[in-house]
Amino acid sequence: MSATIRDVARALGLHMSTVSRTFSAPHLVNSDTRRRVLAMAEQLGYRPNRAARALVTGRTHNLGLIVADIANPFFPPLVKAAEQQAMARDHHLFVADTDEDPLIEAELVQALAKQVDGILLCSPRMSNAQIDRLRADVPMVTINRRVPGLRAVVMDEAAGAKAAVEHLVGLGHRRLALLTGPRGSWTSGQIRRAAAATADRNGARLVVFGPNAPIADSGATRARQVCEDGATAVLAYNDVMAIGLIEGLDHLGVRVPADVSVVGFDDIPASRLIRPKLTTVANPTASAGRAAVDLLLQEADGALGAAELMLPTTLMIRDSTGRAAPPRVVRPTRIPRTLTSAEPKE
Amino acid sequence: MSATIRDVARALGLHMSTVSRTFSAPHLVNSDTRRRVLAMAEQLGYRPNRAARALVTGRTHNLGLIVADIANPFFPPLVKAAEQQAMARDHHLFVADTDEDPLIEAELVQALAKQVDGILLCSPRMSNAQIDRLRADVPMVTINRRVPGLRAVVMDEAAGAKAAVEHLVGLGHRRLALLTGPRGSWTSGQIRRAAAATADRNGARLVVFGPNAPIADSGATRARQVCEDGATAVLAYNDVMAIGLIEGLDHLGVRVPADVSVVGFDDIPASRLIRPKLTTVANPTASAGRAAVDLLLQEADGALGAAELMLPTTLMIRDSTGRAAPPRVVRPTRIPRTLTSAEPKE
DNA sequence: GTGAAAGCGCTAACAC
DNA sequence: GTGTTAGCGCTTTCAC
Repeated sequence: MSATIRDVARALGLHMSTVSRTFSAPHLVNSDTRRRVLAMAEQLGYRPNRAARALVTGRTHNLGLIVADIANPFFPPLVKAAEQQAMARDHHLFVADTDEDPLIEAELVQALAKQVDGILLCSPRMSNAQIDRLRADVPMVTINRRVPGLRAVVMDEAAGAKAAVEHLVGLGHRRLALLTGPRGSWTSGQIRRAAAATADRNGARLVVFGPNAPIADSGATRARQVCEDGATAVLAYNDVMAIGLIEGLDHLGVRVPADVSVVGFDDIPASRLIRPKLTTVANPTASAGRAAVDLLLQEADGALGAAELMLPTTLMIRDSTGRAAPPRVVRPTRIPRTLTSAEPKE
Repeated sequence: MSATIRDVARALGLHMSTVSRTFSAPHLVNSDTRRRVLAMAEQLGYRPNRAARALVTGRTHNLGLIVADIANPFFPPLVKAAEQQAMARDHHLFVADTDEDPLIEAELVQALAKQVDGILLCSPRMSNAQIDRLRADVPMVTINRRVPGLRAVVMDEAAGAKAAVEHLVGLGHRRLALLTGPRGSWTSGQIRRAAAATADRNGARLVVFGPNAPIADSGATRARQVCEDGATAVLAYNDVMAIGLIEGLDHLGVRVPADVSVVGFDDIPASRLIRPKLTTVANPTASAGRAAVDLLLQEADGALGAAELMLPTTLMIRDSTGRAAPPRVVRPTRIPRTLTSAEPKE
């Protein structure tokens, strides 16, 4: 096994506690002693065992990050930013993936609780009550969700939805469709409410399709329904679904944006790759990841500070939105396979 | 603070060790006692503290996963699969990102060494010597890299490169270009050697441009050089670069595949989104992630088993490759901005 | 089948 | 400024 504090102490004829202090409170140790300890530690390859330290200090210097699906392109930039911020603040990060399952989510929080100083809940699918029960076990901060009593980092997707609907109405659209996100998504509710209110205020009608798994197939699957409904513009819960929708519409021979306009959320890199380039609400995910780590550390320290951080979103107008066409009836040329079908109401 | 083994024991008038055994060696405990302990643990919300357990058993039930860049779309499916496999085998996963920096990589290994049972090194950029030095600190398994003495999961990108070059030669291409990956990438070397050998064997010439940061801008930046060189087909180290290259060529007014054919590696989702759809060598990254966890746990257990797993790759022929056009001179219409420029040799 | 005791690597009073 | 001591939560001999 590798060297311990005791090995270093013995090699120097010092007591363990002096060596310990050299690492945990260097100013309390004679500068010459300190130098010798450091040198010997270096030579022996000694590194403090954080887990052992945690046992007595109560601080693990680890954080947990729980996301719904790492493979969803929305998350990697957030995970990366959180990891780097944690690192910069001398903490390591456990990353876990729930596959959109609230049960796994709750289990994960409990499993990690003892080995971390706090947990970042990213777009959690649990109920408020469940989250509230877990609060006793470990400090938590949510991202993309507001839970009473918890600090949170949220992105102003409501403002994004409002801007998107106004953009669409300005282009003459009067019948809009919204593809919502998965059951339990707080963001989806925010978008829905804001979109509905804005449509209402502008004399447009908003038809809601959902819940949907936040994957491309959901978009593809909904393409036909949206057309049959007669909507001339569609808001999708995220870019991945929006891209799936554009492909689904393409299969049906429906042109974007000539026949139907499409707006997504997130501004993932792929949204600039698809043709037409996707009009979308950009989310500052990296900033959110960094800010959430700061908030969590604050929480873990029992320090004061902001209870909530609201980050602005930006509507990126690109090529998937255009002037409204007169309503038309669609004759499907090819019906896309349904890989995932969700219940048709939320 | 939350309940400990001692609380449970006291509440039941038992000794700590009996409670301990209930969780770590249940068969050694009277089935009735066991039931009472479990019930009381449930009631008190007791959960074993893994860090404390690790201190005595030497097994943390944690693993580390170190990747070059989580935001690179190659990695998320691998991270996800590794995380789920680790979970399934009752281990948690630290995930860290090195930003392609070998120094950070080495530092990370040392920092995590004490809190994990092993580390997965994913496409490491360190030298063999550095990795070898770290072996003493913690069990490691590499992915996408062969290091003497370490177990590894590698994907047969050499076979992929060979298939790609043969495909290109079959289409009449005789002057090929290769955009290599970053310095320190083992995979890049494998691709290069296989591509060069295959070109050679087929009377074609392979010109090498590199090293390149594995990002889209590298591809965009190389577009002009590749054209000026006169190559009619290009192999890019990964899909992200290939996509950047296609966009760069587009800016130059060079048509893909009419003027220049492009092949990538990885088969990321975006490769099917870009037009023309990208011909690429698909890598089984999810399988690699799962297999690597198994190998690492084997290594940590000191168990026997495969020293190396070679996973097959598949050439996906799509729309970015076509028959060779006669060489032509390019008059740049617009020179793409250089965001990242790397040294022109490896 | 259960209890007693020692100790994993480290820190945190408290002496001196 | 350094040594002494106790103990964080747990497992693991060894008795009985």
